[in-house]
Amino acid sequence: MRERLSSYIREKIIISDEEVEQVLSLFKVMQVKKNKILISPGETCQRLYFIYKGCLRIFFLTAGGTEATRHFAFENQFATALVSFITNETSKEFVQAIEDTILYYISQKDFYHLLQIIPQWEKLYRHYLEYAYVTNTNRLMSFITLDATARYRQLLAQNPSIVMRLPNKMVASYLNISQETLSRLKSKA
Amino acid sequence: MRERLSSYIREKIIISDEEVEQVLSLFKVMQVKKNKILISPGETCQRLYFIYKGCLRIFFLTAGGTEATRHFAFENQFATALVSFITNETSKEFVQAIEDTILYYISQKDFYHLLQIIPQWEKLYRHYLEYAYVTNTNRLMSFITLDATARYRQLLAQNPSIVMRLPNKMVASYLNISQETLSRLKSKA
DNA sequence: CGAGGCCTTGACCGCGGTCAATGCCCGTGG
DNA sequence: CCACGGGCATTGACCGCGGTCAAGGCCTCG
Repeated sequence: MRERLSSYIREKIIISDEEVEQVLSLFKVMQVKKNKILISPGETCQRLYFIYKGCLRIFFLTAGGTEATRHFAFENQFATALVSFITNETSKEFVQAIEDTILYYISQKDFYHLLQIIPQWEKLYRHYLEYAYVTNTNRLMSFITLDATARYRQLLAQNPSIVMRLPNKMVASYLNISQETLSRLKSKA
Repeated sequence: MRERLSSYIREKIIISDEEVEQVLSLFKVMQVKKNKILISPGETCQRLYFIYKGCLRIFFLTAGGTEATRHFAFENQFATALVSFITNETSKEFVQAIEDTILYYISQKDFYHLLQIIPQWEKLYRHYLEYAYVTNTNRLMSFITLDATARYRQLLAQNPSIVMRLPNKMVASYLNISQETLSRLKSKA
């Protein structure tokens, strides 16, 4: 059952069996129903999640009250309200399970503890940050350079599972277009 | 002269005198004229820069040929085409000096060497990545939630030096609005 | 002094958002 | 099992933000 998490770790860094055990012992399992909100704005993000099964979504509310989705995370990925996790300030973002989901999680405190006692853990975190940065930057560039149609096509090409697996409403809020526009785009192409 | 760089490092991490010397020995100085391009698309980013005096700008070209500015960096900050530096793939971005600028730089090779021999260097890099991620995310959110007027006001409030110090053209390309729109915004408020 | 950028201002227009009506699917309870 | 209600998707009509194009003025630097 913890196979997934341990092999994820072993893929990224060189680590002894005892250290893996030490790491895994700090993770706990939890099971949440579809639509469950794990973190709300105003709270400080205290946990890092690893998705065993299901899907998490990081989103926030605009001034007008519409949801804007910043990230989707699926099986075998880490996810959290990363800005809050980094800054230790209250989150502006929600973290929500959008399917029935099974998660491992580690507290921020234990996570920072690992950074100190396992040097390689620092490296794993670095890789995660690098990945998050690159993803984020590509997304930023896509908003600047591409119109709604091109953004949709790009998502379809690079990440079809998002379009297939998730309801239109959420795909639209991820592309930062209205549900209506997405509907029109789909019917055309 | 190397004061600035060493005190920057000492602010972020705990490090011995010998180690600081070791780090500094890998940095070289260079002086570049206004408008000089340091990295162009197609090249792989081989260097990390530290700005002693002046200003760098990271930007790229849209399909239409207009410039889109992704980041400005001023005195006492690190800067590079970070995506390329991380992925080791060819850059999509330019790095340009937009004033007469004095820089320290370290090669990517030496930088990665430091990661291996000085554990605290990993931590410094981590902090840099965290900062870059948070900045980037805030920028992403501002594009999603704010219209042109609000983005301009926010920039003016949070980073007035960008608006004051740099030509309109570049401020506009940073806000992702046309020069004309920025001009109209300034004349109104 | 001239030329080339940069900034300003006006006229126009298109992408994509909002609002509204309708249809569809699905879960829930009588 | 069917009826109903609520959320999601579709389609049409309309409109506003901000982009583009163009002309004119100004400043800077060679």
